[in-house]
Amino acid sequence: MNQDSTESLSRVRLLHDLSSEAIKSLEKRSRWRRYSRDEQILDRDSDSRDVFLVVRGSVEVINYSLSGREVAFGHVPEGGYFGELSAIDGGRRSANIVAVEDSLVLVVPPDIFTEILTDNPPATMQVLRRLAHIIRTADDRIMDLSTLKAVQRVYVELIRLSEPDKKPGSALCARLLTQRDIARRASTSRVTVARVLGQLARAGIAERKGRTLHILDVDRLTEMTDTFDGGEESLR
Amino acid sequence: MNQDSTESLSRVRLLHDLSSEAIKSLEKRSRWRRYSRDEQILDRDSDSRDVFLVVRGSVEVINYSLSGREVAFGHVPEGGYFGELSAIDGGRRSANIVAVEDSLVLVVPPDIFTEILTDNPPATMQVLRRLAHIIRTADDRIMDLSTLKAVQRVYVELIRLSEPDKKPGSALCARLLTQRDIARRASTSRVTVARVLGQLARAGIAERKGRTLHILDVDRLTEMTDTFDGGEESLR
DNA sequence: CTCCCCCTGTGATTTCCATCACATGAAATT
DNA sequence: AATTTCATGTGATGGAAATCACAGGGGGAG
Repeated sequence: MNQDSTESLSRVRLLHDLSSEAIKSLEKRSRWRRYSRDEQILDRDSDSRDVFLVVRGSVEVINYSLSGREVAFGHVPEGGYFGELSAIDGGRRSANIVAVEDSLVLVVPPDIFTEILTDNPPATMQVLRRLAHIIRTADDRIMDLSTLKAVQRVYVELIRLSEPDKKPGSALCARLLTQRDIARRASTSRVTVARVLGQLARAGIAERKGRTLHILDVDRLTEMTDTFDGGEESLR
Repeated sequence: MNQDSTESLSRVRLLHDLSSEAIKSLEKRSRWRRYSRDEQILDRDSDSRDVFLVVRGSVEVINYSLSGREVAFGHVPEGGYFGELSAIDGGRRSANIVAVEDSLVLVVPPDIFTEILTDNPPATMQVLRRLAHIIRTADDRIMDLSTLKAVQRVYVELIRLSEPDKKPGSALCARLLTQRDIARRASTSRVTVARVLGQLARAGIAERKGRTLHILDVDRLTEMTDTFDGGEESLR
């Protein structure tokens, strides 16, 4: 596996610019872990400071409130990494991490991580850009939470989840998340998501067939995102 | 002023570890700007990529929704800086910046900023830690917005604004913000803040005299932050 | 000093949506 | 095939807070 693993590690964004020797040495001082679907990889209360490279699979960043409410913070795809914050500032973990699918992860001790940064300016820039991106996303979310109604946040989420379709003006989302997952991301309740989906279908703006969602009029939906009320149907 | 300015610049966190020659060279290639209280320093729609060092005074980071709602994102004190995001990733500006008091600012062009980073690893680490801190703060805020009621968000804001007092269990906030400002930070309406303040006073948990707020029972207030209802008075 | 502006307190009304409560359906387990 | 478990639709209800509305107060500008 060793030849192979260097190859897959170089596909992790953080290590993109590293020599294969550097990667081998990194690998030697880290440890591999496998996780299966829905398994928790990292607990918010853990006091480790390791950085996790997602070599295969993908994971979800999620948090729970005291009252049991779940809030989704993001998604780390194959080739991404997580846990940098604690490695950088030595602080507590900020969220729980759960495997979305069976995943293979390289666990890098914090000092090795900082060593990588000091030795590889391009890697550092990569991290800077990544953090910048996280901040922008978080800021947008704060803005949404502060100024939009729950219903509109669902609209936004649906748009975000779907990709432009062949027919212009329409978009498509194969493998739509469950209502519960959408609710987690939009910070609302599952019932609200259900109602929105229903209303959009009745209004002819979107339609569901099994796990795929077809947004017929993206522009319309985008408008409804910032107008003060949704239009005809009172969505109650 | 030149001797003097190098001195004050070295107090800016970003430049802490720079030699005074480096600082002088930086200053030569940047420009000074003065802003008076409430003046806008940077517009969200600006397409500059400069980084701003706050040498004297302090500024607020703020955004407006289409519907006119204001959302406060943070505060940059004397010795801080802002605008790094765009310099790092070349992206759009993410917020508006307003001077809270008369301020003196050094405007650093983006390439000079990146030059500082590449030449000074400690400065880079400083930026990394700063971004990490911003992310943690933003995540907390998202959590608050997703799981707390408006009233409770005001509680946490009040706690955040005040500092431990001589008498244990009590805290104090001299120069309390206006209700409007508190509302901006807690993402709620001014009226709600007013009612909370009133209720807390009546419950004997906090009292206002002019611009100072005395929190008599911090622990109690902290509890009320995560319990599902506030207790005796129905606050309506 | 006086005027005006902006901060403050409080009532009344209305909108929004979380929560509760089921019923149906689809998928997985036995 | 039978049973359990999870995803989905929809009604009804209550509570929280935004919004509207207005009255008094304090501080700065002229």
